[in-house]
Amino acid sequence: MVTLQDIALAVGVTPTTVANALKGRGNVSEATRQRILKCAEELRYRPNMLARSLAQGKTYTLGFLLPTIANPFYPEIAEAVERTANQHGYQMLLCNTLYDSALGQQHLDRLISRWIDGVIIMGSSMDISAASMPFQQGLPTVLCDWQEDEVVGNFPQVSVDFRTAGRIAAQHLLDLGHHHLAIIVDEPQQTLRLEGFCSALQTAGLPLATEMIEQGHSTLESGYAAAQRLLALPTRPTAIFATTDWMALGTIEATLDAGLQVPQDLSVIGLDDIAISAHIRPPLTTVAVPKFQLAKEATELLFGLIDETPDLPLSRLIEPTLVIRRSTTAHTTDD
Amino acid sequence: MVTLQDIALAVGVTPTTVANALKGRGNVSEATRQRILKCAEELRYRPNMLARSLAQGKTYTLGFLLPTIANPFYPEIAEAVERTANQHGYQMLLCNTLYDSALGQQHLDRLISRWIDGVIIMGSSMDISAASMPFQQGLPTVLCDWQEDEVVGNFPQVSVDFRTAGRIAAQHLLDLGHHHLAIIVDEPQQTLRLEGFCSALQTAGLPLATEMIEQGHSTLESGYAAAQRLLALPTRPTAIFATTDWMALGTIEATLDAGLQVPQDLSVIGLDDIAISAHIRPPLTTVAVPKFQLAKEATELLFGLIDETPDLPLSRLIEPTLVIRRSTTAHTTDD
DNA sequence: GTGAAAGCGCTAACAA
DNA sequence: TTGTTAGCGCTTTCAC
Repeated sequence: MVTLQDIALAVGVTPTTVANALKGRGNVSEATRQRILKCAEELRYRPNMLARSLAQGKTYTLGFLLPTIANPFYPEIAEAVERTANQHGYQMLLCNTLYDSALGQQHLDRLISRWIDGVIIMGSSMDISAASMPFQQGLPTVLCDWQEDEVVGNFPQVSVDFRTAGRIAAQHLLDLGHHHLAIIVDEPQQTLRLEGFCSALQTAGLPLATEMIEQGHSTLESGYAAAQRLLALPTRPTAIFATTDWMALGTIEATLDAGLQVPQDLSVIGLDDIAISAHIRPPLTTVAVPKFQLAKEATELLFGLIDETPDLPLSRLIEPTLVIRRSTTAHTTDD
Repeated sequence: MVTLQDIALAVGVTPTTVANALKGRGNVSEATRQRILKCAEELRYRPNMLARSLAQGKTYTLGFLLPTIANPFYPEIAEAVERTANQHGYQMLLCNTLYDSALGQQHLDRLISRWIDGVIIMGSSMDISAASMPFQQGLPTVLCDWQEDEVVGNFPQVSVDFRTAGRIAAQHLLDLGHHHLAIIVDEPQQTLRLEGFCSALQTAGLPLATEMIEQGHSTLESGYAAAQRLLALPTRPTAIFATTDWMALGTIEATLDAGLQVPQDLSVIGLDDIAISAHIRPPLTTVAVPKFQLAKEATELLFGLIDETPDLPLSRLIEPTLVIRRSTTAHTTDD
């Protein structure tokens, strides 16, 4: 590796001058600057970021923690974060916690050892106490896509109004005339969605029975299994709200495998609006989370913290929207 | 940040001794070791990786370049790579090139400036000349999922036998009695798949007509559009090979939107076996790429290079396998 | 067993 | 305009 020294020696000046020349700082004569630039070019000089970071205390690196990039909710977000980071001259360390707080802790420890400039932690990656550690260490930290009231301290965060999301889902199904509703939810991480859903039903005078609440685990397969259980009920629901699209896809598959039609025999509504949802049969009705906005605002907030921008609003809540496709329909038959 | 110095001062020894104690090197008395460990604990000492890396010339970091993590082929691979890296004490910088060689170059430059220990570059991320740069710089580099004969030098690589994959797809359709075949392919990156497909048809005495070759661009939408063009042909094909599952999903969607049935009116076969493919209607028949194996072997090869393991086989070719689901069926009608 | 000293490659403050 | 100096926090070698 060629260093500033090497260039300095070759050109016959000191490392400082070389540094100044390369950085374009004013105080170098045009003549020597040219000689230096030429020499750096020829020797294929590459600044050593490690040394620079050590000297400056800045690494131009950020960490991004999520449960698993294999869950199709995350890739678009990760790409957007990385792209934005890149535009700021940053690169991104990607960390899958695999829903394991201890692994998440380990990742955070390593990230801090690396002196990263900031970190974004997605909800479900780890529990809040683990996630609050970097914050306490003074590391710029943004929580993204957490349940807004799970975050007790006023940690910087960008989240989705999941209570409203649950309410929107319920209201859509109610508007379609459904009375027998069920929900597949990954508790306790998604309690807010459940709450919103229940409260809307309550208001409509149709409180949700306990057996109509099934537990999922963020995978398509768990959605499939939960749906099977719901469909086997004596009085089966006419509509199911799966609190993630990924589970909703499993729900649809289970329904079709049971010889039923979606939406004729069962309406299904998801939450997220992942890419594939628009392209399956039937296209999935869902409560869309603006993923790009989520990523953008989280990254901007993080850079705001890193740059110590004054008067930064530390908490942002993003509103979900209903996307009606063809997996839900009006309930018509006897009831 | 608390440093070795701080602990040394607190305990009343020198930084060297502290370092030795923490590293468990033999030459520290049990008494002082305990004092040091206790103190480090209390002061919440965290080693500064930057300083260590600068001193050792090793960063415990690797780079992973891919076109875009938003393409559902990559997340599982990325997760497997990161997980393996993690087990070796490494973390992973994720870089989306967005199919742009210049952006890929920039990423590589930055990675090299960071003194990363190694890099894995996925096919389609950038052109081979850009990808060969880190290799020439002496950086341990593994190409993953490239067209095997695109890689002229003997760069370390782990790839899929795409020619065979194309052949398998053709043979499956031929075995089902199809005579009117078409292919949707993203050239020139996927030429090998096309070649394999064509050669099998040639052998069967059914050479592929030019109009039966449609260009896609790695997106579901491009598969949709390409399929539309094929279905509008005077004699439309009875079976389509889409060279990625993602495009195959678009193909199925276009077919259904055209009022046709899959597989009754059109058989569709993909390549990749992404997670969703098993769960759509109809479940997609595809030539499966062992993604986990791909990731594992690429990462192992990379660590082999980093550790300078002797007698390392530098090139590995992975065989794809046929997964028959329900998007293909025998061709029965008049022909 | 413990310590002193030099060095990794760069930046930053100050001097000439 | 250029150079000197010190220092970022750690590792490593060698001396005590």
